[in-house]
Amino acid sequence: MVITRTRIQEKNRSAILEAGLDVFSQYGFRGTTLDQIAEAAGLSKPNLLYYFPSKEAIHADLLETLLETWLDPLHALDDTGDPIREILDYVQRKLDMSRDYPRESRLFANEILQGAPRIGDNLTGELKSLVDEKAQVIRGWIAADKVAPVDPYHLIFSIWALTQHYADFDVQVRAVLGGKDPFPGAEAYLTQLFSTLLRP
Amino acid sequence: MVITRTRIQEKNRSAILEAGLDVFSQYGFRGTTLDQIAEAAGLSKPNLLYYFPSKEAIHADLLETLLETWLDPLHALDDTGDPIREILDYVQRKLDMSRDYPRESRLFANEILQGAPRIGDNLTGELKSLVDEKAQVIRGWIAADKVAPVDPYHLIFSIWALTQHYADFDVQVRAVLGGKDPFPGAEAYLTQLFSTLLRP
DNA sequence: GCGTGATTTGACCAAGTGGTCAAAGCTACG
DNA sequence: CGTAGCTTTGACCACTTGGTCAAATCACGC
Repeated sequence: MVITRTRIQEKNRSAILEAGLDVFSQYGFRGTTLDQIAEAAGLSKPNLLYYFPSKEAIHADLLETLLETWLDPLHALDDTGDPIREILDYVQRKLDMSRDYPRESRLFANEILQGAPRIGDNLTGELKSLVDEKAQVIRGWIAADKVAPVDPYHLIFSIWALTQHYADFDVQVRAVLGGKDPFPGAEAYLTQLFSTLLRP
Repeated sequence: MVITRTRIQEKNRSAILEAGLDVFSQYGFRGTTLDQIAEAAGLSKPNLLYYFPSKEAIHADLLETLLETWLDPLHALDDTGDPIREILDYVQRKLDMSRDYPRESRLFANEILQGAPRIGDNLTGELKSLVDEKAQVIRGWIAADKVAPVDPYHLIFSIWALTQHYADFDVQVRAVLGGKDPFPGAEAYLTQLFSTLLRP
C-alpha cells in the first residue's frame, strides 16, 4: 500500500515534523504544546491536525524515524573488519551524529529520562538483541586477543554516554569551554581514550 | 536572619520537595503539574501553595540544593593527593551519586536538556571557574608526568558522561542488561577505563 | 478548656490545553 | 472557464492548568 502525497502534503508534513523535533526535543512530550509546534511550523493549529491526527501522532512519527537512525551505526559494526578500527569507527559515527543531529539525540534522551513510556518495547526487544549480538562479536575479538578484555556491554554504554553527552549536555559543555566548539577536542580525546583502553 | 519552622512546616516542606523531585525529574518543569506534586506529597493543591508561593519556587528550591550537591565531589579533588587515586576517587564519588541520587541526576539532566534556562548563570559562572581551576590542577599533574597527557576538560566531561549515564539512562541500561543491576559492572569497567587512560 | 495563630480546604477564576467542525479559499484538471 | 476535491481557518468546546481566597479546622501555650 503506497501512500501518495501531493507536494503540499509533503512540504507541510515535513515542516510539522521539523517543528515538532525542535520543540519536543527541548521540552519533552508533556511540556510541548500544539500551539508551539504550529507556530514553529508556520501553520495554524487546526491545519496541523489536518496533517496529523493528534500530538501523539507527531511524536510517534518522530520517534519511529529516530529509532532507525539511532541503531544504524551499531548495525554497521562489522565482525569481519579490523576490531579496534571497527570500534573506533563506531565511536566516530556516533560522535558525528551528536554533532549533526543533536535534536534527535535530545528527543531520545527526553524519552528515556521519562522512563521510555513509548519505546520501552523497542529497548527490551530490538535494541537488546542488537546489543547482545554485538557484545558477542566483541567477546570473540577479546578471545582472539585482538581487543583488551573489557565488559562489552559497558563498553557499548560508554560509547553511547561519551558521544551523546556532547549533544544532550551541549549548553553545559559550551558554558565550561567558554563557547568553543567542543567537537574537534572531543574527537581527539575519544580516539585516545578508546585506543588506550582497547589495545590488547 | 534565621527562619524558624514548626515541626509541621518542616515535615510538609520536605514532603513537597520530595514529591517535586520525583515528578520534576521525570517530566521536566513544564511537563509537571501542581496536582501531580500535591498528590505525590499527600496534600491538597492550595496547601502546597501555602508552603511555596509557586511551582517555580519548588523547582528553584530543588535546583539550588542540587547544584551544591552536584559540585561537591569535584571540589573535593585534592591537588596535593596522589593524582590517579584522586581522579579515580572522583569517578567513584560521581558513580555513587548516580546510584544513590538518580532523581537528582535526572532533574539536572532535564534542566540542561531544556537549555538550562534557570541555571545558565551557574554554568558559565560557578561551574566554569571550578572546572577551570581543576583543569589547571590536572595540567600540573600531567606536566609532572604523574598522569598521561589528556585534555583535562574532556577528561572531566567524560567522567560526568560516564557516571551520570547510569542514572539518566537507567531504563535503557537495565533493558539491555535484562534488568540486572548495572553498578557493580560499571564500577569495575570505569576503574579499568580510567586506570589505563591515565597511567603515564 | 480556651483563644490565637498556624494549617487546611472547597469553591472559584482566568488562561491555556488538545481537539472539533463547518464554512471558506484554493488548485488542478477537464 | 468551472467544479470537485484538497487545503486552510475562525469560532468553538470541554478539560486542565497555575493560582486565589475566605472560611473552616487544628495545635498549643496559657
